Amino acid sequence: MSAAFEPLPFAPGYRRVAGEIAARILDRTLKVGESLPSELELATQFGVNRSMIREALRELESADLIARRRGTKRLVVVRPAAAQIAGRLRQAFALHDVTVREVWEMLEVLEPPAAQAAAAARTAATLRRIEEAVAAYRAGQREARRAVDGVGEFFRAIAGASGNRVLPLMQEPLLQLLTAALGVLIEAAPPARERIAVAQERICAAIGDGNGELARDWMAKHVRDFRRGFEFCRIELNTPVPFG
Amino acid sequence: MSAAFEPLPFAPGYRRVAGEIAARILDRTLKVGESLPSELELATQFGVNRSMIREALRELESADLIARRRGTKRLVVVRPAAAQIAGRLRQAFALHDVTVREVWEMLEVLEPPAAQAAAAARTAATLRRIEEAVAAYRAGQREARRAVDGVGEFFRAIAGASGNRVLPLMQEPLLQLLTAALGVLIEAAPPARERIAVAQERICAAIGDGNGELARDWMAKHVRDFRRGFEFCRIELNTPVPFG
DNA sequence: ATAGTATGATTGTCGGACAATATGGCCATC
DNA sequence: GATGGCCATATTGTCCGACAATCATACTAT
Repeated sequence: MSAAFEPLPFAPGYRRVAGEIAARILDRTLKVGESLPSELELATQFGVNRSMIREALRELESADLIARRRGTKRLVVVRPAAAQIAGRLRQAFALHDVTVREVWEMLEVLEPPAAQAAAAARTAATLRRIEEAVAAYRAGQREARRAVDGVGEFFRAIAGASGNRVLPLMQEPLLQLLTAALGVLIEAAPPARERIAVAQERICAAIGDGNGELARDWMAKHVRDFRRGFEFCRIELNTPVPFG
Repeated sequence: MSAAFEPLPFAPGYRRVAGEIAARILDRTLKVGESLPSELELATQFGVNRSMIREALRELESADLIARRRGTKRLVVVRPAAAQIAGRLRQAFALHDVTVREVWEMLEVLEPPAAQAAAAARTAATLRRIEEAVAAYRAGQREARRAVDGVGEFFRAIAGASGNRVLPLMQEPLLQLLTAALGVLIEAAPPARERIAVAQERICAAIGDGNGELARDWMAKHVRDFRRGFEFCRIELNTPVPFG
């Protein structure tokens, strides 16, 4: 073992302050929904200048550990939701030049087990959400924009019904990244819309019956079908995903 | 449609500045590795005070879009790596009281297809990394700490070999979260160590042969085996994941 | 070529200041 | 009692100026 010296760990004040506050949030000393003390009070408590506190708060804000309620002044502790996490991941994917194909492959991996789990863990409420998503898709099918949103909501409803709270968090960035490609597909291939509707209905029915295998298989087919649609529309899957 | 008014979108200066810079990074005007202008220069360019620039920089730093090279002063543009993303996600999972079981279920979903993809997309370099990981695990098997690290590196090598750059990013937080539980398992059930070694070797061999189905099946068995280990050791899977 | 030194640039931290706005209490009106 | 107007105060957003510590660089001496 080479005994190369590690660089001395030193963090500037704003980082240490942010770390302290973050630790209090993570260990639940500061509960979600509570509001933080004012900047001035924090400054006196930590014995530092207000500027430093403000820099620390910006870090925490960007980490989605604190946020401002709309139109209010004080910062409150929040827990990062799927949408926020997704935004961060989307940025990372974009900077890594991840391609549409790679994102799609992940969905091919995630969605069938998600549907299966949803069939097993379904409740009246989650099932209704799925049914509503399916109905909403049918209703908005005509308009490309609404159709794309409907597809997203369908997948979200499935993930939400799976009973696994990690799944929605991991799925969300993928969905966000695909909306652009999906929009092109749905715009260019009208027959796809009907196929999507049918597949959604089958999956929904299978989940309603608690038939996990069937739901999984239909979902696998559904996702594969999307990919064929991409190829049919000559959507180049190897292009980097957009960062919009 | 109810026509409830949206709140007027207004962002304080530091947020707008951060947004501007982030946009420049995402559209590659500022390339990865480049260093940002000094705070003073940014302040004059944006026509605002240095304090505001600093707050914006803290946001970007926390978003892992910029970072300081170790021991240096200037901030450079970086692209968030798996480890950074993982930390953020770990925080989120912890705050959502995600359980070990949920994390483990996600690995059960992700890993078998990952192994299959690795068998299909393997290269000399990626295969070597897997082989080295397997060898390192065997070598360090005795010591619980090194064994846990070895398991993590094995999974990372697989994901890296899959040719899908999304996979490592999604897998990393799961691995980080499981190290605690894995440590307990490996400490408590010595025979598990040998089983892990054997499974790793089988999977590695299957990937080396380009046999995707075999790799997938062995990986599925491997992951399931972990879960049995958890149950055998009476590790309560429904406890929230730690936030270490 | 390497080590030391001087110089300038940049960051980390501080203090104070002020305008704009949210908060909360008080009062009048219905 | 609920509602809306009004005011004092607290808090945030933004600015300015300052200074020590540290990094980058050029220059010098060995």
